[in-house]
Amino acid sequence: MGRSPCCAKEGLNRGAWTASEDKILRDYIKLHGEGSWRNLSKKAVLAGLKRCGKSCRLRWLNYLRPNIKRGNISHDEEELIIRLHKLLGNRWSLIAGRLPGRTDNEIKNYWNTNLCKKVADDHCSKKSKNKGKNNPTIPKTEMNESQVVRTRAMRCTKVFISPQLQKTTTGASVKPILESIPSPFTAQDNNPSTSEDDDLMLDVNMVDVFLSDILNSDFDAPCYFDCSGYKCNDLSAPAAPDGTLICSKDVMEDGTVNNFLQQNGGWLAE
DNA sequence: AATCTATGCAACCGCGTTTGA
DNA sequence: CTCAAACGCGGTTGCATAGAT
Repeated sequence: MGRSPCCAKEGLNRGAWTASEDKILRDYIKLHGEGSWRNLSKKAVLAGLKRCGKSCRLRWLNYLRPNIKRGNISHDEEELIIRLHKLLGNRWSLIAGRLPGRTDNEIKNYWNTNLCKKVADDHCSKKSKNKGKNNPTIPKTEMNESQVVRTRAMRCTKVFISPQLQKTTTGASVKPILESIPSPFTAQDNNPSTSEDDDLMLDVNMVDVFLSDILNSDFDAPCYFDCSGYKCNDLSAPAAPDGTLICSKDVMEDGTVNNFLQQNGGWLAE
């Protein structure tokens, strides 16, 4: 539905960008601002830039945008990417969102060329330590054990939370997460889906609120997102009505926040 | 020096989602 | 409500370069 022919259009340039094309695009965006890429490309043609909107957008976001960092990914950034990937899978744009100045494309490339192997090697060395046997490659079956179950380009916009917010697995009283989430994220009285008997289904920007809390937390520290009431201790059981389980088994086994979510049946849903 | 192979990265492609008429 | 256009994302490709033979 509605897919545009884009670069296939005749007369538009493709391939590597030249310095003069960069200049035209930079000047144009400086003058008119970014966004409306299709219109931008139409107007930019008049300025001598024969590129489709899609191509302009990509070039701007990945290369020309101000404050963009290029290369020299630090050790800290690398660590963060690994952690985020473990948590989020191949959602490069989300990962890039946590690394100021980095683009999803750069992180994706960096992962595929460096970290992918590195993580695989670590995985192997851990396994070989356990088994006392060096295994150069990860068997397919093991790869499948650690996977993020999701459809492509899924966005998490809602979190389901049981009304029984005061209980934890240990019975300790915990400050409900809702108290710490400012309006408009708290349930509204006039919302028919949030009566006392119903589950609270909050429209939450996961990146800014919930996910942000998770990512900012120490993964080894306990973190209470009380979602009791939905038991899904068995990984084979579907975590959510649509079968979405956001975290990998590896992560869940690490005693992380996701472990908590798993034990308490919380889920992140589309 | 010439050729082959591996690697890194920019750019493209195709699909799902969002938006607006 | 429907549909087309536009947007945004992740996967993939292809080129340039470095290193090995």
